[in-house]
Amino acid sequence: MPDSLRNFKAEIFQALGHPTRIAILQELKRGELTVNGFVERLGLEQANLSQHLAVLRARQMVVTRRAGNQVFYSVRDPLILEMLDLMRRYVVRQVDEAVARVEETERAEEGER
Amino acid sequence: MPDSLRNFKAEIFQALGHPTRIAILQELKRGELTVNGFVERLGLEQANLSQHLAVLRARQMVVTRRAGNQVFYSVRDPLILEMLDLMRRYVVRQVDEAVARVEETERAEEGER
DNA sequence: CATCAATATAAGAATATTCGCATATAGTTG
DNA sequence: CAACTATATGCGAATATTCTTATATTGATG
Repeated sequence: MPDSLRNFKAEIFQALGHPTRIAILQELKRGELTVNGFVERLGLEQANLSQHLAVLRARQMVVTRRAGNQVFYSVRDPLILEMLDLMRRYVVRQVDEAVARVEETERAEEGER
Repeated sequence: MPDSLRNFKAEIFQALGHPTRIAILQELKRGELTVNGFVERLGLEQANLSQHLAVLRARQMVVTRRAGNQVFYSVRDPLILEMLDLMRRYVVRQVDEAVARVEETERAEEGER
């Protein structure tokens, strides 16, 4: 694979690699939202949210629509949301496996006595 | 969603957010590989690769198997590889759209003359 | 136009990531 | 055990990310 493509992929993954930006995208699953909307839903500083939104904008992961005073954000390509869904499946599986390992250990310790 | 889950997701995404680690995982699609294998395939420093592998190990995204002198790495959960596939689809779509936009612009400029 | 509300940007401090180089560890073999 | 091979780790410098605070920009409204 060409380096440039790999760098591009890495930039997208990296943009996804922050809890606040994940929260932003999850809110956008429900539809578009203004910056103030994010502030209210997530309880974070406006400037901070603007900066995280700027990261997503720079990578064209979100698009904006201006309506008077406000700016509505939405996800540009739903594949981004699919990435989040896939990650959710991954997390669920990891947690399940971790629980299973703990239970296995407990059974083993039970047998020890 | 609980914060801890979001942080966990962010950590995985962040681990995916480096070109070298993407390259490592892509190599692992073909099967397990030793550190020296990565060095040869990717042409990077051994220490550097070990460090990137340590990042993937810390997040349990890869597992190791020791055979004598060598350590074989492999992907722990194939869902990680699905993430890469999904990202590939995303990149292809973005490139296609970008090309389409350029062509559209060219048509518009053609009409201008 | 003065003011207000919504959003974006700038600047600096704190922290984290990445890389190169040196060195440590573990297993192998003579 | 000495030498060798494969891999991991420690450390410092360079760079990047993140947050907070202050300020700039943009559109709306009296």
